[in-house]
Amino acid sequence: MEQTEVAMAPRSLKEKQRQEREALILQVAEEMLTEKGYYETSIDEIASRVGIAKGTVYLHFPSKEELVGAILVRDAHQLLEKVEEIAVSEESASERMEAILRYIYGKTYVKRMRLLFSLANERELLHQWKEQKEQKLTGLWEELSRIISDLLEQGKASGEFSPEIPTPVMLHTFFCLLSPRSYERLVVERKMEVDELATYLGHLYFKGIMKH
Amino acid sequence: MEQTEVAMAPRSLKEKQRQEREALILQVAEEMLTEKGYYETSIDEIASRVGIAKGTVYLHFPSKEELVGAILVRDAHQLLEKVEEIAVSEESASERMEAILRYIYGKTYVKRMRLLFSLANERELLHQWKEQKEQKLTGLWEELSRIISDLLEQGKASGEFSPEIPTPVMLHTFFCLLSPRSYERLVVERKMEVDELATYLGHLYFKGIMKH
Amino acid sequence: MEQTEVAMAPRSLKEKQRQEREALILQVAEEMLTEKGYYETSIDEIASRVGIAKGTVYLHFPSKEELVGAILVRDAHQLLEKVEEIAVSEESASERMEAILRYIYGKTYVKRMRLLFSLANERELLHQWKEQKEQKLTGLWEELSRIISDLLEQGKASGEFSPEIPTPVMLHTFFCLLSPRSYERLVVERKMEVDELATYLGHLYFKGIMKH
Amino acid sequence: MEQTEVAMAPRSLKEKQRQEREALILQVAEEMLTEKGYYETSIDEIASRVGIAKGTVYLHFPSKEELVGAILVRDAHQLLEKVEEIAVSEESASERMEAILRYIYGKTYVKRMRLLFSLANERELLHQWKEQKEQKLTGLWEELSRIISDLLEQGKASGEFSPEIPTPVMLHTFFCLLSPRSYERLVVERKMEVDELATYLGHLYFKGIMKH
DNA sequence: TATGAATGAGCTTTCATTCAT
DNA sequence: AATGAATGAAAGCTCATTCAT
Repeated sequence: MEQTEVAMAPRSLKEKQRQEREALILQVAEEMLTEKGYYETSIDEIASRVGIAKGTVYLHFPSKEELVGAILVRDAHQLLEKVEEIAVSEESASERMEAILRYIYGKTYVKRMRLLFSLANERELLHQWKEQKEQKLTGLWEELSRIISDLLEQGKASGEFSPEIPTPVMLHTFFCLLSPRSYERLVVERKMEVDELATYLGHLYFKGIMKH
Repeated sequence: MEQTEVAMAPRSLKEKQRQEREALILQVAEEMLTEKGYYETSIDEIASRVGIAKGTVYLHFPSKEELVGAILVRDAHQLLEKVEEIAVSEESASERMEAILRYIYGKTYVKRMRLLFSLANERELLHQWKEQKEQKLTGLWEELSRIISDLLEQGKASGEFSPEIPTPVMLHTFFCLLSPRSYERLVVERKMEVDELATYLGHLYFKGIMKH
Repeated sequence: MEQTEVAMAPRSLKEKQRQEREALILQVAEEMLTEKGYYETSIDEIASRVGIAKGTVYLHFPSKEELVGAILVRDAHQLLEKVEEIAVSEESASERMEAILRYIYGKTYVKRMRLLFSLANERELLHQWKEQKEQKLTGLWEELSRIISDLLEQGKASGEFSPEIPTPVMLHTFFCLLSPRSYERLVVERKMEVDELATYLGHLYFKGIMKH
Repeated sequence: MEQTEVAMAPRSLKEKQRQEREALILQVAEEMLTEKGYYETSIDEIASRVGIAKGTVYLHFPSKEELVGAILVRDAHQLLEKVEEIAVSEESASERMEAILRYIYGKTYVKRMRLLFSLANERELLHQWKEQKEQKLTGLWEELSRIISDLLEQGKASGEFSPEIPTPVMLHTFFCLLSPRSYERLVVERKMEVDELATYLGHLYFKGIMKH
């Protein structure tokens, strides 16, 4: 009975605390990864910033790789959810694409997205993960790609987008726009508003893929 | 006559061998960095792949950082040279931009370029280097940016490119197209020809930045 | 009552064990330094003689230099404490000097003192330490010198010691009897002529070994 | 014939150059050892300061240890020669002792002597050398000790020196005035009680610094 | 003979991971 | 469950020594 009741919910105060701490670990680790990258981020410092012992991190995640994997999966999930939501809306393909672009460049998630795009592409990590069991992440990426590809093809079908450019190239280019490296130069160094940036990128990209 | 010829050439057999070895170290290191990234590449393994002892690497490069720095500087130099050459040619701005794009996506250098764009943007490495003396690399990047910005503004002046999109955004987007991460998906996984890819990217980008 | 007792004592079993281990590391390191000197003593061997892993040493001391520094500071502290105690006693200056001499040559501490005098004078180590923060050690040495100088001058004032020999020379000679290299202090730092020094040392030594 | 002629002299120009270079190596090495100590002095830097290749050093000395040994033997030889010369002169024992003291503290050789006394007493080096074949150095030291001991006993016999202080203690104290670690000789090798030693040192030292 | 490139054992140090408490 | 001391593999780097030229 009691079991059933709380099936999805925390089983107890303890369990709730556990989940809160796990969330905190993920948040702190995410910040540090964003700041310093994978190899400069140590479990030790994550733990001490969270205010727990190093060993406790291992009660939540079996390894550093899994911890980072969990962050990426979580972020990819969040992204995918929003993208799916946008993808099924009533607007035109290009409007939906632009909404996705704006979401990713949105103030709240831009950092998170940058991490996602950054780490998710690190060859060495991906390599190890493929051989392990981190196919969840790969799966999420594939689904994301599929959704956006669908969107692009809907756009082609509706005559919005040019049929001459292969969908995978459009997809690649779209991801390129999101890729975070040179984002720094514009937003961080040149103090450009992310909003403004998203507008320009949209202009450029959509003019690029439009039929005429 | 002969003198002049020799002036630039290795002074002796020893020197020639030395340079060959150094080139080999650079090549192997470059491959490994491309394959596994900075932190997963150890001096020990570089040496053993080259077939020399660990210490020998240090006869050529005073530290791992300097070795990697040398690779990046070399690649950036090569890129910059070619880009400068293209930039002063007689063609239109968009033709010159496309030539640059094709050069970077050219069969011979695409891997090298990917490494360059990949490592040159790693936050932690750049950070350390900036505080040291690796401003050579930063300098090269800045020069590259300047040349391409000039090219873009020439294009704006000549009416080829849209004046509505800020030059830095165009620059950023251009670098995004070169950024290597998702290149894999198209060329490696989907077996698309790099040539073909370059053509499509060009279409997309130039249509994107064109005036109409 | 009990509280007061406990106040200074280790807070727990863990802490006690930690302190015991640290003491053991210090002891083993001290032995090895005495046996083989700074450069022939490796952290690896210290650890294996203590029966712990290399990394554990680094839980107690952040570097080899700091470990050795800690030993020297500890020994210098111990020496200074005892010397201060002797220096304020009621006896004559020469009795107090002799007590200090006897303490240093005492069975229990003679090895420790030798290490102290030996390492504390190694040019290369001192050099590095001075530029860092190991001024604690230098400070202890200066205080020791000051106390003994005071003692010597009290002896001069009371007519026990010859006023003809400069106090720094007496101090140097005293340290010489204990160990070797305080020559620096007179000739290098105080710009005393070696000639002059030789004269004073001659006075002292030959009066010392003369029949009357 | 020719052989006999040049038996002691350089065989040729080449041989002369060889000897000059060897002398230069010894000189440079001596300077560096004095400046920076054994472990901070590298063969590489010695060679480059001399202006020869590293390998060339090894044509003269089979190892770093042997090179340093050669310096010490040379210096000890020089010291011994002078001391023997002084020891057989016509003056009183105390005058001869003082002459020796003055020689060692003489402007020309004080640095050299310090090195001699310093390195010759480094435990780790001596240890290795004893087990090897560097008994030449040990032999020289023993002879030096013998000569000075003779001198001291002559002084005792002539009534100049106190018969109450054992000759080895006088010797040790004399060496102490020059440098540091001959303590070993009395306590470790001769099994003198440290207590006893302290008493004698006290006698000597305090008589030395006393007013009358 | 003289060279100096090459070697590789050995060092200090870091940090993900384990496990007794 | 939570801890954090302990571990030890692995890294970057140095330098005495060797040896082909």
